Amino acid sequence: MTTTAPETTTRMRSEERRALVLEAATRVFGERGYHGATTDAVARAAGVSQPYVVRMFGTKEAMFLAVLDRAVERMMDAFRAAVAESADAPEGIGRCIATNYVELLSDRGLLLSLMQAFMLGADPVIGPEARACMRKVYVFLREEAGMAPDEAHEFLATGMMLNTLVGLRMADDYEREPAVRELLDEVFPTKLEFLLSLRDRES
Amino acid sequence: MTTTAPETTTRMRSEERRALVLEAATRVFGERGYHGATTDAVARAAGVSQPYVVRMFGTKEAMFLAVLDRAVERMMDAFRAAVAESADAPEGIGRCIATNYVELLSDRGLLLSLMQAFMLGADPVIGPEARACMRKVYVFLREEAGMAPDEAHEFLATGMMLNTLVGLRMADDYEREPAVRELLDEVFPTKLEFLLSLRDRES
DNA sequence: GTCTATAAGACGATAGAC
DNA sequence: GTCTATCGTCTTATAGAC
Repeated sequence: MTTTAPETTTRMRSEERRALVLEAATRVFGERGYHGATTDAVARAAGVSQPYVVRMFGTKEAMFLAVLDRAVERMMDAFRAAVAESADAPEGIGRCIATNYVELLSDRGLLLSLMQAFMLGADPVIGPEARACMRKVYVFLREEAGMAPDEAHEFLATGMMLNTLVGLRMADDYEREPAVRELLDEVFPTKLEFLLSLRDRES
Repeated sequence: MTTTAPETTTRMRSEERRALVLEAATRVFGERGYHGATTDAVARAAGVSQPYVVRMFGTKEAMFLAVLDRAVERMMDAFRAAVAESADAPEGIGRCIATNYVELLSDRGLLLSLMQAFMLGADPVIGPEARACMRKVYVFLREEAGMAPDEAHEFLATGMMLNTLVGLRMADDYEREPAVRELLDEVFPTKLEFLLSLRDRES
C-alpha cells in the first residue's frame, strides 16, 4: 500500500539473501546434523559473516526450524506436482511421486535435513516439529495422493531407505563393493545414474 | 598365562564397567546423535566421572566407534538367532528376523545409534565405518539369511522406517493423532504394544 | 543491512592426587 | 582404577561501528 519502489527493491534483495542463507543452511545441516552444524559453517557456505546468520534467524534453533519448514514445503510441492502429473500417466501415482522424490536430491541437503530432524525426536523443541512434518507427509499420501495405509507405509519405508543410503554416501562404494552395487541397483532402478552424478559435486 | 586370580577378578570388574559405560553411551548417542551427545552426559548416565569415560576410550570419536561396533555385533547376533529359529518356524525368515529386530529396541539406543551413524556418511572417520555396517547387514541378509535382492531391499526399507519412527518418538502422538495411530498400527502390526511400552521408560 | 570484535559458556581432553 | 581440578578450544550470541 505505502510500498515505494525502492523499498520493494530492498525487500526483494533482502529476501533473496535470506533464501540464499537458508539454502546454505540446508546443505550444512543435512551433512553434519543439527548439533554438528555450526553457524560459522553456514555463514561461510553462504558467503556472509557468522553474526549475520544468527541475526537473521535469532538463534541456531530457529534457523533449523526454518530449514525444516522450507524442506517439508518443497517436498509437498513436489508431491503435489506429481499427483497433478499422474492424472494422465500410465505408471501408478506411487512411481510418479517416487520419481519426483529422487529429484528432490538435487536440492542438496533438503531430504537429509528432514532426516536429521527425524532423528531428534527427543528434543523438546525440534521433536514435536519433526513429528508434525512426518504427519503432514502421511496425511498427504493418504488423503491427497489417495494411497491406502499399506501403500503409504511402503512408500514411506522406501523413502526412509533412500534418505539413509544418501546420508551414508553409499554411492561412494558403488564401484569398489559388489554388494553395494547390487543394493543400489535394486533400490534406485531407474535413477541410479542421477544418484551417482550427485557424488561428484563439492563436499 | 601369567594371569593370577586377583588380576582376573580385576579384569572382569573392569570389563563390566566398560560394558556399563558402553551401554550408557549407546543410549546417549542414540538419543542426541554423535555431535549432540557429550562425554559428560555419558558419564552421568553411567555414574562415573567425565574424564574417566574419555580415558576409557581415548577420544569421544573412538567411543562412538566402539558403540557402533557393539551395536552391529548385537544386531547380527539377533539376526543369526532368528535364522536358527526360523528353521522350524511356519512364518518366513523375514518375519522371524523382523520380530527379533523389534526386540532389539529393548537395548535402548542400539538401533538409534546405528541410525545416527548412517546420517554421518560425510564424516571422514565415522562415514566409512558406518558404510561397512550397512554392507555387513546387507551381505548377511543375502548370504546367510538367503534373501533375494528385492527381499533384502524390502527388509532394509522396513527397518529404516522403524528406526525413523522410533527416533521421531512418533509413539508419543499415538493417542492424540488419529493419523499417527493409523500409521503405527500399519507399521507395527504385532509389536505395537511392545513399542508403546518403551515410551514410559526414563528419558 | 552487514561487518568486526568480543563476551560468555560449553566441551573435550590433560594433569595429577589418591 | 577413578577422582577433582583445570586448560584450551570451539561456538553461539551480543555490542557496536560503518
